[in-house]
Amino acid sequence: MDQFRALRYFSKVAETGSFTKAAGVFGVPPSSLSRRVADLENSLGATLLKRSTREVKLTEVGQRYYTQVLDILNQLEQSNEAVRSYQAKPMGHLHISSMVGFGERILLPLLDEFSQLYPEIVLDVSLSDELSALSRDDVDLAIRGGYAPNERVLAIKLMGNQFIPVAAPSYLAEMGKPVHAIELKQHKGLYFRTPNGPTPWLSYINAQWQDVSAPQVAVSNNGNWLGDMAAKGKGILMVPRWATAHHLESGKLVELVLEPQVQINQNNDMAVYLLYQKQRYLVPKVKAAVDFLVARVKR
Amino acid sequence: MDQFRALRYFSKVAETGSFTKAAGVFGVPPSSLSRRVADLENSLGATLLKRSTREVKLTEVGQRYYTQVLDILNQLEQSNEAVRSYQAKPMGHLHISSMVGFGERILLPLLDEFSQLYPEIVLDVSLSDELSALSRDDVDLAIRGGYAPNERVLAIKLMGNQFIPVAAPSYLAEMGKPVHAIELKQHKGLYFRTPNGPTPWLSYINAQWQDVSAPQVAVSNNGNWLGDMAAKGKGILMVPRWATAHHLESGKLVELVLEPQVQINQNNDMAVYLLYQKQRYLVPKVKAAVDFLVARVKR
DNA sequence: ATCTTTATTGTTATAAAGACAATAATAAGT
DNA sequence: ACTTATTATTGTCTTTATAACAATAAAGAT
Repeated sequence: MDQFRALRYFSKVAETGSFTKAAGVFGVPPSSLSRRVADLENSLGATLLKRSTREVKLTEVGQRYYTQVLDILNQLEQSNEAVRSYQAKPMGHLHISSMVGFGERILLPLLDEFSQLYPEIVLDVSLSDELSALSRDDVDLAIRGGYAPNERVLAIKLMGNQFIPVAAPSYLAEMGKPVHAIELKQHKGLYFRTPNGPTPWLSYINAQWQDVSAPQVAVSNNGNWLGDMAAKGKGILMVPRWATAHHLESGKLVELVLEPQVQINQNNDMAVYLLYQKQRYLVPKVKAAVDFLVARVKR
Repeated sequence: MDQFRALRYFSKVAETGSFTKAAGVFGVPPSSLSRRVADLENSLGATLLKRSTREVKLTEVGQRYYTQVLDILNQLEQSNEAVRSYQAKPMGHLHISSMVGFGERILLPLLDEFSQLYPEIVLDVSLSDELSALSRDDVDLAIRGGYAPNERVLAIKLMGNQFIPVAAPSYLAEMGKPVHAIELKQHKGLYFRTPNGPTPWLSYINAQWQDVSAPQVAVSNNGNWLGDMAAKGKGILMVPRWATAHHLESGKLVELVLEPQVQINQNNDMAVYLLYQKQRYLVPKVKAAVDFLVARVKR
């Protein structure tokens, strides 16, 4: 017995609720489906479908088996598709989803070059800090601060995402340069608004975590604007190092060295991860993009 | 083409590294495998195996396809097995792994009854606070404080696992009854040792988390002993409500109402979860145990 | 260079699935 | 309550796919 054929028949019957309709989909007579499904039930020793002339419904086992079979068939189809497209040139639509800041600062400039390398790949980039579903075929590649959502997704660490405190020299001249974390409370603060609200500043003082946030001068989910505000001397900003490299180099902002360290999260091992579905690495466009990004960004 | 057969042939050839050996396993001539694998490669448009007369090796695509196919075939086999055993009576070995405290206090007493209900199920219970691998067929059911490790595992919340501070009336008479969390520092503390060390007492005071642990009188990973120590008036203990219900009822221990609340974890939504592999719910012994435990314990 | 092992190919035999018509069952409409 | 229309199943024949077996070709080992 061709079990996969039987499974495809069975699941289509379950989906359409009719042998006739399902048979139409496959272009074979209903009797074929009837026989194959019967074979399947026989080999499993259980009734999967409750049949009547008017409707076909799943039994309890059938229902559970159906959902599992569907998942298995999808996986197989994905694997097959990946192999089929393996030899092809990298081409087609490539949907990338990235965090806003990283996207603007790092990703988009790189993608110009990528586009020249692979002119047949049509890029489709969405920037958002909300975490989108990587499942299904929505997104080929995602760049996120967090880790892999499930075991079918592979996560490659692209770079650290440590937040450092920065301020403009003019600000420090006026307000004084803080040395101990607790002094921050007497300063002015610029804050990212994440989906979970503004991120507080934390410091591990006397064996416990304390909130050392300065009073809020501005809160935004726009990193560029906050960076500019900081450069204008409006306050102190906690920002990923990579997002402010240009301001540090130009001298418009300087890194504050505080004792003890200030963080925006109790665990400091934040990083930027490149996420993609394991199975899809064989797809040329995905492989090309993953390899390209890892080569250019990873360190 | 019978894809299922082709995949089994292919994976066996990949595994044994030989058409002849694989053919032996299936009891068919090697030519059959050769043809089926060739069909498969044809339908995928890619070469999966590098053949020579001496050895057969996987290509790069073949390697990836192989691991995926293996996984898919295993899943299918598990689903089939679950359906096959569906109608059978609940019987056979049932391996349950549970946290120590919950196991002793709640699970084992219940299992006596379960054993009478299903005399043909042989129970195999391991108590450990280390998290064991639920994957493969090691453990049928696990009871843990954490959440589901991956998406193929289903987690049912059995009960809350909120830790409350308790002490003996005699202790409170002698030492005084603390009202504010910060007063705990002047008391005596009994501590669980988890795999991550003793759990500190935390309280959210003045908009920040503070460690309000009392000096250690005793530390142990044995909840019963700690409970007895507390009942003897040796100190204050943070303990899950379910683990100390008998002491609270008998009046040997009383719950301390502190302002602000004291916890052993920053997020207070700890709970006890029943974990099992989704696919295996159809297996009668697993279904029987899950349904039984949910009916008896869940609230 | 020869030998041995092993995958492949050609051909025939066999088993499995499809096609099509006929039948049985059941819910809807009158 | 009876008829009708729909639908799954069963019987039979045809087609297709796979297995069997022998023969051939390729590649490493002696």
